[in-house]
Amino acid sequence: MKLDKVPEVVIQRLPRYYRYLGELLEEKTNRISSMELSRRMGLTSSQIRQDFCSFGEFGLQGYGYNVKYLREEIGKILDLDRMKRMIVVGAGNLGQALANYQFDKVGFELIGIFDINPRLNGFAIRNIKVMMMDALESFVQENQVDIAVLTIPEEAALDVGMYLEKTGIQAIWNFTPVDLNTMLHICVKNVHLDENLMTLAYEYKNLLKKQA
Amino acid sequence: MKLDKVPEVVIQRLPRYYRYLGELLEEKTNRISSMELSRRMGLTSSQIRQDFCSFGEFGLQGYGYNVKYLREEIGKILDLDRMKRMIVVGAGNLGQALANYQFDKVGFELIGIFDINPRLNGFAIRNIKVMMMDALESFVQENQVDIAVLTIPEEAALDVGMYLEKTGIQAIWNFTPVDLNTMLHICVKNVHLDENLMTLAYEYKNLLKKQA
DNA sequence: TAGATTGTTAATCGATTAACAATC
DNA sequence: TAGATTGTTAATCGATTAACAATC
Repeated sequence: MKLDKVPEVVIQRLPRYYRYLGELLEEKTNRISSMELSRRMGLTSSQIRQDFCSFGEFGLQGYGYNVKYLREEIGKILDLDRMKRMIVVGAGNLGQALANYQFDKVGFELIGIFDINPRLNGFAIRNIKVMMMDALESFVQENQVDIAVLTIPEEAALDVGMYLEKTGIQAIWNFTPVDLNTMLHICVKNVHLDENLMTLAYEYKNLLKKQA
Repeated sequence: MKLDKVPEVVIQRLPRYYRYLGELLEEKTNRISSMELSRRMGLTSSQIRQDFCSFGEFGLQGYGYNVKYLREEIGKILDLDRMKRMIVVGAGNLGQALANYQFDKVGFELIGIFDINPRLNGFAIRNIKVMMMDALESFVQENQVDIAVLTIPEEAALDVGMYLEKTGIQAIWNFTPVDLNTMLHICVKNVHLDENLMTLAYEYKNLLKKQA
């Protein structure tokens, strides 16, 4: 039963399946049952079969799933094969850290870094020199840019976000604490680290309470 | 109807409520209705009332919610008041970036940074010198450490995670791509940046498809 | 063929939305 | 008092789990 639209919750789980299947491949395992995979991942086998069913039929009765094939299919759904071109906007600590990350494996290639601080002008990270923000517009016109990683201070987030949208960039990976997705019409994924840490604080409190 | 256990999904939303209520406070708004808040946040008013109801009664019929009071109560639930002591393990790009972050606002104080690279020994970030890993055990014994931020390479993640658990640290904010929560018995929050980026790739693909 | 395991339907569980009596 | 808005119950929706016929 191949659905037209894969449910959002399933999409959220795909990268994790992709990683586990990659690990299996490294262990030279070329087939796996939903039961065995469920044990490894801490899910139910029902959920795994239901998830895979939502975007196609990848298994074989009495056999299980072919690891390599299943992994490739998930990669296709997530569009990991096609290279996307990425720039980092905001070359502070976090921006530099992300610029050093190896996102090539998941299909992202870093082609530019931008900042407003003149002292960073020309400073190179992985052979890519930091450019000034006023050079961004022409850069986007001359180079196809798929996605901008936004690592600037909160105060500038909305302005720069709207500016990026205006240049024609259609996806933003947003590390500022501003909910840009509700304000822009392009594709935005928020990473709110502070919110994540707050939920950890809650869980930690509960752990301590249980021990007391 | 105050529930014994606040549902996980509600907890995930609390930091966002906390942030919006903080913004309202800065605008000197001291009361808000579920209807008005729902407009701002892009939720339904029903959900907001249902969420708040799950951990108490904070509103007043015909009036709405007192912004300052509601925010404080959410802060208490998340345990943001009590200061937690935090160390960063792995002083690479990401570790340094996080060490520079201001997490004091949400109740976390950085008290130590650790790495295995001797060249970083003594290098200071925000007045905190990087220490070598072999000094970690005695450091934990002499200082109460609540949480470790784990920003080390994937290969070392499991070993160091188990080591941290053994020292008595009870919470890990895990930035490695390893699912430590399934392997350790302490409180672990995973931040899998690569997985997050993969779901952005999926959404971006769909956006392009819609336009074609 | 017999055993194993999928794909899929049905049952359950939980979360969101709608509705409205209670009450400020 | 009249209007507004909560707290809460009921209805709906969606996601997870259970079960099993189909089939390799």
